[in-house]
Amino acid sequence: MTIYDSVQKTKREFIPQDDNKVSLYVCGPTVYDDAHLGHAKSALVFDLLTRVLTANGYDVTYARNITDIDDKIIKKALEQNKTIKEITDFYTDAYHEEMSQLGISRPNIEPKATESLEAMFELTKKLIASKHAYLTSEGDVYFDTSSDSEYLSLSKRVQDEDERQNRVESSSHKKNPADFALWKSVHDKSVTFDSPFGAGRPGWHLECSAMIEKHLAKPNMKFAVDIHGGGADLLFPHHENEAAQTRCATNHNLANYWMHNGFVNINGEKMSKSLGNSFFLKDALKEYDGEVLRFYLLSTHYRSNFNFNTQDLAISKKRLDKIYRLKKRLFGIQLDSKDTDPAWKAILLEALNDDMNVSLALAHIDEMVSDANNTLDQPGKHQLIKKETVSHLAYIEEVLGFGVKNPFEYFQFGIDKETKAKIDMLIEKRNEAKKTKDFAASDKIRDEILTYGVSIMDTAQGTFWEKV
RNA sequence: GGUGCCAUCGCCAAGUGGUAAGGCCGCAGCCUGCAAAGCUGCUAUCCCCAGUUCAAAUCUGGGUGGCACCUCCA
Repeated sequence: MTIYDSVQKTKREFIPQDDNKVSLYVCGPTVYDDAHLGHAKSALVFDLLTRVLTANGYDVTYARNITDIDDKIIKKALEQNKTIKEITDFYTDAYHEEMSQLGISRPNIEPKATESLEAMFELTKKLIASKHAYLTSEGDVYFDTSSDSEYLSLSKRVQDEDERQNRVESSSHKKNPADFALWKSVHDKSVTFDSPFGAGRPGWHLECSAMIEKHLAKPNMKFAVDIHGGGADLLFPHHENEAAQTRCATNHNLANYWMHNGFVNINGEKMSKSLGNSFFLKDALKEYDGEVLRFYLLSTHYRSNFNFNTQDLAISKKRLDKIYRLKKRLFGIQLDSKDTDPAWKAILLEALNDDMNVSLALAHIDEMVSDANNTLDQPGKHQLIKKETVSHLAYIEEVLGFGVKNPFEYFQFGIDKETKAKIDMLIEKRNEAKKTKDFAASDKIRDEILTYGVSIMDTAQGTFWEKV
């Protein structure tokens, strides 16, 4: 497969360092607030990546961190008079729950910053010993960017003079304006951690490098991981700094391939905490099945900017509905074997192996669905076609995670039991009216059913209803 | 100001040198008591200008218009 490497800025054939074993590290959330659509996008992109890699026969080890030490967490804990752990546990659980509703599998490893302090100390000690980091009179430890001749090689930035001036003033204890903190000394006892460098807390960039060394890096490899991913905003300074730390503290570079997903915008504007226009996942999940959100957020190429709007979301729902209707049509068909039709597998993987071209894969899926429906509309039993189609749908579930639910339950999203009973009762009444050809009455009942936000469809198998 | 990305049908969106995928909407049909669902058919020459080439949406240069990063951020 080919992957677009956002550092080399070109598509590259993907070749793991160690046979068929792939190591993937992705920057996860800082757990101090509810996850928004951007978090979902990133988690989805790399969930898909692991699925596609696995479909290609790779043995993937996927790590995604949980940042549970951070100034914003501390601030929230103080505000709400709670412990840091209470805050981080709450938002970590919420994150997991919401991501699982999007059909996102848990990574193999989810290291937490609080559980990785030793690894951070190790890395910092190495950097101090090799003169790549220094301790200030105030007790902070900074990475010395001037000691790394390859600094800025990742983001290909040029140090700007104005920027230098500005930063020097704001932080006079730094040797260079671009230097960043590995350890911040803090003297508030309630929120500090002990370290060989004194009480305080780690700098944000440090944890990823440390976790990668601890969990993924293998000796004598040129790169600590095969693939490092995250949101596009992390390239600088976060990933630049991670790469510098690892490069200077170890004998390998951080990653062979870098992947950055594009942003989710709202009304053409970046969704951002400072702009206050975040769209929280938990709110979206009240209105839409998680799989609809999965479909929608994955329907545009992962590197493109994504402009969220409810009209397009509704269109994605329609598209996913079609997959589920076909699944409903084939409900109960058993497969003789789990083997996937190689031709179908090839069609789908060819698209996904090209830097995860989901749009193209979806076009193939739409065609497959139309063809199957067309065949099933013709007279005949179509046993072979039915089984083949069920097998195709199963492969879509496996690789893309679309259509994994019971189709009948999918179409009842958000309808409570009482309403279901009412609808069923009305449908029965309507069918009785239809039997006597009292169409005026049956149409009137249908209008009443429609007021529950559902549509109904008469088929040879009976009358079904769906949430609109 | 520095760096980078993008511009394809009314809307969403693939395609990165060989003559425009797919979806939504719309129109015309089939099916249906009527619908819904499903199916069939129809609908673009790729922001502008210049250049390279037998051939360009795809490459080059210049415009115009969006957006992102440079500060916490997925």
